[in-house]
Amino acid sequence: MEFQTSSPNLMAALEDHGHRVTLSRKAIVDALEQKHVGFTAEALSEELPSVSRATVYRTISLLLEAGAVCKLATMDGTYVYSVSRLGQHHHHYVCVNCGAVEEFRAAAVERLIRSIAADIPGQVVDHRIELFVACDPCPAGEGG
Amino acid sequence: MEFQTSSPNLMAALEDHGHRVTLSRKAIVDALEQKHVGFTAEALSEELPSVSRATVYRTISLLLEAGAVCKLATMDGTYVYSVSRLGQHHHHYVCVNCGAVEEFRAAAVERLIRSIAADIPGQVVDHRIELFVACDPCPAGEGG
DNA sequence: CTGCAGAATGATATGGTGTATCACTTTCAA
DNA sequence: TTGAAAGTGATACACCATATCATTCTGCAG
Repeated sequence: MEFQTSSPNLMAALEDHGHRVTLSRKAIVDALEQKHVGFTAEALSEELPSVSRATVYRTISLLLEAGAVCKLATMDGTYVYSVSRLGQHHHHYVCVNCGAVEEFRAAAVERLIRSIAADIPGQVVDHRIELFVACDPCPAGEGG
Repeated sequence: MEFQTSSPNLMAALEDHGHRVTLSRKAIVDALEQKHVGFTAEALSEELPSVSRATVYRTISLLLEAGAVCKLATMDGTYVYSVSRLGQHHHHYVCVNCGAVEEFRAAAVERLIRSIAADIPGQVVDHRIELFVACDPCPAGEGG
């Protein structure tokens, strides 16, 4: 099983996709590269008063397209993003107390999906697996 | 592996939870009991012009609390609901073309989750697995 | 059957996240 | 240095979902 590895270079990811370096983007990227917790666009926007809300949303979109962050749909109809450190195909586990989002990849998961796919009518084109955990120690306190 | 079984009695589920029988609720429940496809609150509302939008949302909430329907968060920030025919703990596969939502339950899934949980720091309290399929034959045409 | 307390409804207002618009500013290559 | 194109900010907008509240309905007690 693989977990998260090195820190990404988000600005480089944007440049690789033909986007310019700007002050706003630097501020956003700097904030994100230190984050080891899922974040919402609104929270990031509040954290960076010097950057307009629209730009925060736009930059997150660009990072998504570049594959540098992941987007998770939450049960309250909003999204949580997380900086992608594992790259490629992976899944997430989310702490229900502090909101930390971690990535993992496991061959056993992919084997199981293929096995289930064989039992399902039609063709399985994608899958999504999320684990909800109480991380320990948890910055939010509830776990340690 | 288990799939969906018998049709549920949604009105009875509501009554079991102490809710009254009303014309609006009958209309909603009648529409839902014939559905074998995921539905949105908005679509259901349009399908039932005689019932106010607020009541559609309220009734869906009650059905959720009663465990008679499932709620899935979609990547466009809205929800898709499906009538629960399998009951208890289960997962879903969703057709990316027609939106059909089917339930399944597989012991292998639960075993795998336990196995992964052992490798993850902290305690796994819940999980969510969704498969995205192209169902065949598909009412939307793309699959047959 | 009737009356009534409380549940349920409908119309509408409101909240909150995310997107679109557009005049102005910044970037960066020539 | 310069200018075309990309990016920004302020704000308006769209959308789903929920809250409000006066009115209506349900179903039980009597």
